[in-house]
Amino acid sequence: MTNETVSISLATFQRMPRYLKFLKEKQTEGQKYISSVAIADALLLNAALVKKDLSQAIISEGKPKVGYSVSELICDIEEFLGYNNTKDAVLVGAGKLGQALMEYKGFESYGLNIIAGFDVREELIGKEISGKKILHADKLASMIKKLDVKMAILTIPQDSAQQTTDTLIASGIKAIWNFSSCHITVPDNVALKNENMAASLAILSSQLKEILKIEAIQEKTAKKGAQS
Amino acid sequence: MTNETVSISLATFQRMPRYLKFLKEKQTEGQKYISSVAIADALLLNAALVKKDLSQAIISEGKPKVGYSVSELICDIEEFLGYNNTKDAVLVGAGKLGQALMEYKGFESYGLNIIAGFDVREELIGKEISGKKILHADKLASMIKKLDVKMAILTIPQDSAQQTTDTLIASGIKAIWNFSSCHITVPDNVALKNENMAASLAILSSQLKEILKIEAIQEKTAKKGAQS
DNA sequence: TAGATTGTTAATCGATTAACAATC
DNA sequence: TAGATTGTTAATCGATTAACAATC
Repeated sequence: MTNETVSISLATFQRMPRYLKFLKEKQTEGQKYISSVAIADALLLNAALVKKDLSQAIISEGKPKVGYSVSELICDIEEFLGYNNTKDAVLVGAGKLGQALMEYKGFESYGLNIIAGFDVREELIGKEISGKKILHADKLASMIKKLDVKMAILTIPQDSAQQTTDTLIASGIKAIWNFSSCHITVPDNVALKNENMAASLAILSSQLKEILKIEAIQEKTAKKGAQS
Repeated sequence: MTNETVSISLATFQRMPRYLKFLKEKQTEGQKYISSVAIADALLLNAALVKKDLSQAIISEGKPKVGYSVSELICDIEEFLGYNNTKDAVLVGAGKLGQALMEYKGFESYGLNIIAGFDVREELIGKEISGKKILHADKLASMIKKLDVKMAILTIPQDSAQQTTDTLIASGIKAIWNFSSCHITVPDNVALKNENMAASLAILSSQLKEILKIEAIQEKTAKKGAQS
């Protein structure tokens, strides 16, 4: 009963923060109710998709003819995304990227609290970033156990990623957000999200290539047209 | 003819860097040929999927019974992903995240060359990160035009993202890699890739929640079992 | 009431997987 | 040759979209 499978698609999840952002804008504008069609139009989505997505996230129901209550939608989506229940996390690898994430204010509103950064580089130990200390990686395992931390952010630059991952999991970490360029593997009972920069860049590059190609063709055609 | 539509799925693109990484490992081990089955097994994918993906990226063909030439595959995938044809990019917003990307060595091998960072904060101007200067945002438009830069990396922290985007596009930028938390819109003839942290975190959080829930149930069941 | 909008069922579309003839 | 592996066609699966009865 309680053990229902979460078969909500990743695509649905990806859209939720966009709904949330748009709804908050509407709330600021003083709007009380909104229809799936209005949301779909604004975000360039299909209205049926919006209805289906929302039906998976919300407890409250929309009212026929009126639409959804903006404030209830916001509450439900924030609950759905776990923004209300703050999760502690450790950050492993406090280089530039790690420090950028440590000082990023936005995470608070997403329900993420980085409790400390960890590194092996002596010159970084003791440094404070936005009130968060950088500690020696030695203390990682004991800290995770003591504070019962379940999430780790991996911002180490190089190939020790898998080894570090294994250590983290052995200490009790159940979710890893991997910003390193290594593809790491984890057991089934650990959640993993890779920030795959190489893939992102590849997609963008290839789209750019295509755009430049089309423009070159158009230019050629335009020239031909002018000549004839 | 030349204007064939690129209908290669995003999913295929996302897998390409993984194939590449694996193939390079195999090359280092001295392996000359590899089958789709071997790749699929290693990366936990379906062999038919691997074959289909590769057929879209490669010029050379695999040999029945033998498999694909590792070195040819690597060449073709790198070409496909545009790693060989280096693209210049400007980076807008040289805070911690921006600096982290500026000093990230990996981009070179992905064919990305950040020529300079730009910011409005006086204390950052003139600073050098891995040999790349941070310049005043004033100079952005003229620099883009002068060097004919087509790609921009957006690492500005706050809400001027859309305005900055518009300026970039007006100067000739055709591809934007957006690390800001704002959802920006661009015309059809500009490529856009959002690094959506909020969405990533939401997915990870919800998976974690599910895992902890399952473990709680298992624990309860185990306790019951011990009692009876 | 008439009309807008919900929630949901059925149809469509696209991506993944299975099956298999071709081939070395 | 026999068997492994390719490239590709057909089947399956899942996500998106369209359609529509229910309802306020």
